[in-house]
Amino acid sequence: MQRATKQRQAIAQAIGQAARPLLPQEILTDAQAAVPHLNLATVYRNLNLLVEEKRVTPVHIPGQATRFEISGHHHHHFHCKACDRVFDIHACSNAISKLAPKDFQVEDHEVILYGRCPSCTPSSHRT
Amino acid sequence: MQRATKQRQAIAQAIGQAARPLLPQEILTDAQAAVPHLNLATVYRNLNLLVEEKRVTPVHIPGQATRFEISGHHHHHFHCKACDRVFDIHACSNAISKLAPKDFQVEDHEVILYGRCPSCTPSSHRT
DNA sequence: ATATGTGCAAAGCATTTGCGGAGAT
DNA sequence: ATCTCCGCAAATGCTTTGCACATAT
Repeated sequence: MQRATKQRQAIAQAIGQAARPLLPQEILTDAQAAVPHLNLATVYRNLNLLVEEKRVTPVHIPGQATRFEISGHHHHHFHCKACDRVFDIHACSNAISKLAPKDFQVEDHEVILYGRCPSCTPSSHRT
Repeated sequence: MQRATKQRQAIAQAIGQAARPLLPQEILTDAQAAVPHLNLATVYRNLNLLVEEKRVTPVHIPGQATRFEISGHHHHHFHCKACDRVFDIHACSNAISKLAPKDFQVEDHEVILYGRCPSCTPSSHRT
């Protein structure tokens, strides 16, 4: 059976309160506000549990450490090349799974968009 | 200036002759047919050079080591959950870059399809 | 000759694991 | 009391790096 430890709660809460996918390191820092001696290994262990339970979803960005976010409905991600943050994109085209030849059985897909997020866009209308 | 060493040639050739993205380890093994004492570090060094020159493209599959393939025109990838191999999908929908809200400047995108490749599909028509 | 490239071994990261002790039930 | 969980440190797997020697130009 699963126990309710304060570190587990702090970790879940840190992820839950974030508006975007967080790195284990970020989760550690956030959760340490509640549990100062919290260890990174504990963060990873709980992250793995949460992912198994499907309460949390890993977000993989090439060349970067894995981030984690609360599981929600199917969506994709945007990686800002300037500030290096990752944002959720709540949209999905059904054209995507149709890209493969018919002898490939597509069960799932992942899309990553790259570019500049609103805060990193040189405001062109400001001359 | 860049030199033409036999290890460099062997590495480039190994990638060029592959029909699919290869792992550094696979490249090492293949290239060792030509240069027996070839070292993994050398493979990585040359891979990085080739990627910088854009002659080779890294292919990232979540939770897996990075694979490499010859740069070609824009395409995507299919990861077979059964045999763990990665295949090129030479198709792309222009709907993809339109998924983000307009205040996000999309410059590039990446798509990974997951499922079963033709050789790993349980032939349903065989009852 | 000389600067670049290589092999080898060690260092770096992100992530996992073993272990003895702490805490939830 | 018991069994799960935690902290810590060591281990792992992929990738990079420092250094002394080799080699392409």
